[in-house]
Amino acid sequence: MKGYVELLRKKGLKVTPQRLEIMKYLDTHRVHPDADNIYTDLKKKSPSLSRTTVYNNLETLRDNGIVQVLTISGSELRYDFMTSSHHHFLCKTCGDIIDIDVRCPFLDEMMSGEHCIEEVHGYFKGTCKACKDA
Amino acid sequence: MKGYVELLRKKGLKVTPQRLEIMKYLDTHRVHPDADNIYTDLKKKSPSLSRTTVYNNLETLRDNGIVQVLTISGSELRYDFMTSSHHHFLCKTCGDIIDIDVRCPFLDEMMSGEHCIEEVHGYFKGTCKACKDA
DNA sequence: TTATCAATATGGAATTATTCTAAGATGAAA
DNA sequence: TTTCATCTTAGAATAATTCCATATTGATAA
Repeated sequence: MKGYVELLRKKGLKVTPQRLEIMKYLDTHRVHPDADNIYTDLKKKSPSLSRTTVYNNLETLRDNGIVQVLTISGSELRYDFMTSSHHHFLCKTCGDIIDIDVRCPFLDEMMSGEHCIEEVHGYFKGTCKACKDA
Repeated sequence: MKGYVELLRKKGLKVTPQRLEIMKYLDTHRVHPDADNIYTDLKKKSPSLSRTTVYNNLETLRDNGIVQVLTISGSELRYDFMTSSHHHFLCKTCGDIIDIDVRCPFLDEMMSGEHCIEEVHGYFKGTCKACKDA
């Protein structure tokens, strides 16, 4: 928990129990949950938690580069604790989002192009190995 | 218009005026419009057009590989007439989505991996040249 | 050409994710 | 320990999309 506090302090953000819980949740549930997953699960332990608080904090954490937002599903936003650069694969059958490690020279080329690039998302969609084999 | 009819016939889809108009719209408005853009513009010429018809057709066209759906914005789906493989850049300032040509060896590697990949989306976000210079 | 029917179109209601609002609570600086 | 900007909260509002029931129509075959 110490790390989360430091991370928030470093960004000049207030340290609140709700914010810490959301960070911890994302850090320990690396399945790219949506806002409702987070709200529903955390609500069990903290019944007074508000849905708006979850949305507000996710936005704040996003603005401060602490979490990343994935638009891969197209129907709801998914959240990912910010780590090293990686891409994502969405299985259209089971809905799981799987991390994909990246080493792509095309990206370096893109980053030095005319536009100022702040985010890079590689989204792959299809059928995952497990669903394919089943 | 002939090409659209053939394309639909080849897929075993019925040729309806609404469907043709939507295809023509996407083919001639390469700015990745959303469903509402398409509905609002086409409604001017065809007042009886239903919003649901637009959504239904976009889904059908998508299912048949005639249009591509972009989830890059995160708030609404954007539609792209299916052409050769390319990626997209979203300017966070003006909201424009710009086509990016691709030649990325990482993609070939991905396609031969363990998952069965049907779609590849490269989304870049930041500030476009025009907004940066302004 | 006409009858038939599955596919398609329509309008409005329903749903779902997200944002807004206004008021109360609280973390952290002084 | 006071102060205040920030944060939290509940509920209302919004916006995109989907659902539903009904009417219409494109394409096939008689």
